[in-house]
Amino acid sequence: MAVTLIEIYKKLYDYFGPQHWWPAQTPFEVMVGAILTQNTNWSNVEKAIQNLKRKKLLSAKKLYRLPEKKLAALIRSAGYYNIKANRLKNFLDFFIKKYKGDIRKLSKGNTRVFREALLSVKGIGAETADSILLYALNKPIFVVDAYTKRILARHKIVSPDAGYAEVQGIFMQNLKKDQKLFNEYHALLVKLGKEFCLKNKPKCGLCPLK
DNA sequence: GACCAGGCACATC
DNA sequence: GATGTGCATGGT
Repeated sequence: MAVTLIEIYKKLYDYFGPQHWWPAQTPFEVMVGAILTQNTNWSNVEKAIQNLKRKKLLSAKKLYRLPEKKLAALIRSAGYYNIKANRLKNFLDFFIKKYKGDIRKLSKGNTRVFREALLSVKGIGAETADSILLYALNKPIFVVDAYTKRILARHKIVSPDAGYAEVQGIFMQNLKKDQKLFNEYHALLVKLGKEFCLKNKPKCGLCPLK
């Protein structure tokens, strides 16, 4: 790598400042948001979460008891609402039955083993699992998303068709395994992606990494 | 009206 | 193992 990952991080941090991720009040809210934001604009997710909060349903046990159809209607704004209601239910079933809906029980044990358990839940893939590990449970796991891949590919750090594990490995093998660093770095990449590294009309000329 | 957004599972080849 | 497709709302 001509430019090191930590140099990129410093440039992004100097330019954008701290991002204060994840935008949520509780770890449970992070986990719900992680599922709702799959391939979806965050502002649409916020509306869905506000609906749940307004109805005082944003807890594992309340959502677990809520019929899937009703849940789907409440999260409509987040898009893919039927599939996401089902994914939330799958996760809640896992969370309640294996961990009694207790966030403290989640944090215990081996992170790698718990990641595998999360991945076994239908509807939770690598990015969602890692978002939960990093942003809800404060584990030093790097989250890779579409922005991350696009930015690294544009800067020729990875091939455009690199897989999730490969991209994640580049970060985790070249940076100190620091939860706060991984938190801020991923959030900064999303910020950069939203503002400069656009899909069709990238503002590469204005990119703060240049 | 087209395009896109902080993915994932599943079908098909 | 790679590649394609359905899922869906709301902002630009």
